[in-house]
Amino acid sequence: MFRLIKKNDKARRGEFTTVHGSFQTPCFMNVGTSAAIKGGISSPDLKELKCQVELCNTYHLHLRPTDTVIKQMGGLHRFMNWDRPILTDSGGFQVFSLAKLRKIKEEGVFFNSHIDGKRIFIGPEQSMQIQSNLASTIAMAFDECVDNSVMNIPSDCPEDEKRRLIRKAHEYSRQSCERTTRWLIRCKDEMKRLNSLPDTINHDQLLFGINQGCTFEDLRIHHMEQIAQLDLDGYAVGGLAVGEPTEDMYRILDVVEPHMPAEKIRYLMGVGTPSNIIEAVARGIDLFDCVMPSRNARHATIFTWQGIMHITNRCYETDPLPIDPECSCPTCRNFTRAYVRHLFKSGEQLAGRLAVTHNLYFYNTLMEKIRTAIDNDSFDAFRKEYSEKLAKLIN
RNA sequence: GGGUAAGUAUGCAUAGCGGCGAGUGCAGCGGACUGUAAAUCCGUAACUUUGAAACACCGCAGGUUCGAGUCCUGCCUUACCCA
Repeated sequence: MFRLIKKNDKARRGEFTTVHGSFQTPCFMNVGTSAAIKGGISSPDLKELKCQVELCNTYHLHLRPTDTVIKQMGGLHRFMNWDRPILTDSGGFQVFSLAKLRKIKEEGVFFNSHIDGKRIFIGPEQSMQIQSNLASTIAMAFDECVDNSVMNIPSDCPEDEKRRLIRKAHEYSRQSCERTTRWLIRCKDEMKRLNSLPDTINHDQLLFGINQGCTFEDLRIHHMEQIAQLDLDGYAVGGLAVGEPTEDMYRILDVVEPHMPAEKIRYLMGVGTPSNIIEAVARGIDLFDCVMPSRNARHATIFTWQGIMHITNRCYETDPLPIDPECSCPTCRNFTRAYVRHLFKSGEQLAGRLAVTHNLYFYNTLMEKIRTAIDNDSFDAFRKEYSEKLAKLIN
C-alpha cells in the first residue's frame, strides 16, 4: 500500500509496501522484459545497482517460456531469483507496438506471435491469468495504447480537413478509452477471482489501472475520473512518450494529475529520459519504467551527470577518465572511457554489460537523488540544476 | 627467363561478363533510440555547390564498337607456380 511521506509542491515522496517488501518513491523500475535485463545483468547484479523493482512482460513470457512453465517453477521471483517487487506489464503495449500483427475486438486482441507467427488471443481475463501464473507483485490492467500518430496531421492540410481528422482521431480515442475501461472492470473481477483460488502463488497480487485518451485533455480527464472510482492499488498514465511532442506529454500530465487519487501511487508508463523523469516528478508522478537506460547503453549511449555521451566517439580513444568521474558504479570504479570505447569498437559483449551497468546505476541514483532532494525540501533547486543539463549531448 | 591469376570510389574485401551517370559488405566518422520483435537502425564517404544539378582517368596506353569496367593488343604492378 502507498504511504505519502511528504511533498515539495506537487513532487511526492512516498513508500509502497507489498508482500515482496517495500520500495521508496519516486522510483524507476528496471526493465527485464523476458525475465532478464538485456545486456547480461543478473538479479544479484541488479541489487548492486540499487534497483528496487524489476519489470517483466506478460506477452513475451507467455510466448516463451510460457507462464505455465514459470508457474511450475514457482513463479517469477523464484524463476529469476529476485525477491524484491516485480511489476508485470499486461501486454497492452504490445497491442500497440506489434500493430501489424494484431486485430482488436471487444473480447480482446488477436495477435500473430512475433516468434513463430502462431495465432494467439489475449484479452483482460487471459492477461490476468498469465500474470497470476507469473505471480508478479503488481499486475497491470490490459489496456489499449492509442497510437498518437493519429495526431500527426500535415501542416499544409486545409483547415476543414484538419478539423475533420482531429474529430476522427478524437472519436477513435474515445471509443478506445471506453473499451479500456470495460476491460479494466473485467481485469479487476478476474484478478479478485484468481487471487482467491487455492493454487494461486501470490494471493495478494495488486492491480494498477491505466489512463488513456491520446493527447485529448477532455478524454484523459473523463477516463481518469472513471477509473479512479474503481479503487485500484495504483494508477498509471499510459499512451504517452509514443511519438507526441514532449510538451504534449507534460500538458497531459498537468491536466490529469488533479484527477488522480492523491492517496494512491502514480505510474507514468514507459518514461523516459532523465529530464522527462524529473519533469514528471515535478508533476506528481511516483513511478517510472523505460527501456532507455539499457537499450541506449547497448547502443553505446551513456547517461552521465554532465549530460549524454556517445562513448564510441573518437574523442574518447585515449581518455583515461572513468565514464563519469562523479559515478561510483562498478563500471566507473574499474574502467576507463578508452577501454569501454575499445570494447564497443571491437564488438565485445562486455561493452554492453559495462554500459548497461552504468546506465541503470545512473537511473537508480537519479531517483535516489530526487528522493533526497524532496526529503530536504530542495527538489525545485535540483530540478533547476539538472532538468536541462542531463538532456544535453556532450562531446 | 617461362607460366597462371588479379588490379573497380577514402582503407580493406568484393559485384559486374557490351548500355554503368559502377552495386554491396566490413572498417572509419556522426546520429537516433521513451510500458524492448532493437548488442539495432539511419546517415556519411573526390571536388563545386545547396538542392536542381554536376561529377568518378574502373592499373596505363592503344584498338574493335553507335556504345568498353566488361572484348582485343601491348605495357606496368602484385600474388602464386615452374626453372
